[in-house]
Amino acid sequence: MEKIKLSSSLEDYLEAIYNILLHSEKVRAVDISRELNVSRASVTEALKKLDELDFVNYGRYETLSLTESGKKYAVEVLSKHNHIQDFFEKILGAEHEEACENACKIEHIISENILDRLVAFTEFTKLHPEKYNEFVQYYKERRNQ
Amino acid sequence: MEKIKLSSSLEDYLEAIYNILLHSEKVRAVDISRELNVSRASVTEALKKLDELDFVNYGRYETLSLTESGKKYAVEVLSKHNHIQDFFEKILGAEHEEACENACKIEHIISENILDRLVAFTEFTKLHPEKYNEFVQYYKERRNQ
DNA sequence: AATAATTGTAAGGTAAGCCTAACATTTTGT
DNA sequence: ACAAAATGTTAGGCTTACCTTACAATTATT
Repeated sequence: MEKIKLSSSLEDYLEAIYNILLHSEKVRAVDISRELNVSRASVTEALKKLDELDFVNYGRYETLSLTESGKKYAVEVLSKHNHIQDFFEKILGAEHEEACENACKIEHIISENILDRLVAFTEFTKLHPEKYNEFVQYYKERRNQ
Repeated sequence: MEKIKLSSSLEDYLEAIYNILLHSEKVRAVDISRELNVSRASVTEALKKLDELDFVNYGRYETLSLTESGKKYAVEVLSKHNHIQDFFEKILGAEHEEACENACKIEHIISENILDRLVAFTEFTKLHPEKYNEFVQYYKERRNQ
């Protein structure tokens, strides 16, 4: 089974749905529209697409939910987001808001491999604040596990 | 005078023109179309827009050139690209190709401030490979100059 | 110089992603 | 229960950025 790559826009919708479900029972189109600053009409349109791709269970005026693959996809995007934001905030020292905004865009386009290296670098940096240049070796060994 | 922010796409066109002019006398639409993997028709369309915005001097069947602001804009984008690529390649140890591809996308969306911090971090890391955590202080001082 | 090949442009089409306005449905308040 | 408010949907439009096809202009070849 091919791994589908969604557009940045649809990834944002999935992510928003997941986030809303973290602190609510239900997701309403209007919640998503507020989260993403788009019209309710745009939300309906996006939900139809996500439903066709089997990432959400959607029906007119019905309760919306994520499918298993929708949940999985959302978690992946969110994980990317958090890793990128963490690097910007904790390593580069950027403000929370700015780190978040940048991560929101980069999460959709960064490659798996570079993200993996970035994560490893952040981890290592946190573990060994005094010397970072053992990182290269660390990364090599980490890859060979 | 407001600083115009071009779309990612138009930034790509400007960048391509600049790059071609680095090793050619003239830029042809077909060169741009090859560099960006788009049709010649799309190039014509983009050139009309860039001409209207006064980033290129363009006229039907005439020699194309960058205006001063076009050149300035292209240099800025290219500089962003190089900084990001440098971090991915030299610090994270990614392959040249992958570093370049990722930089090509991120250059259009990263914020000035985070890029500045990334650049400083890369510089510092190169200067002090043994201890990186003086970076925070370094960055502060660097900002106050 | 005439023809062939290349390059540039115009016209018309497509898809994604957004919008507003109007209408349908559901929920809320009295 | 019923009117008012909120929410969801549809229809129609817009913009960006692509495309293909056909034609125009330029450049290269013989």
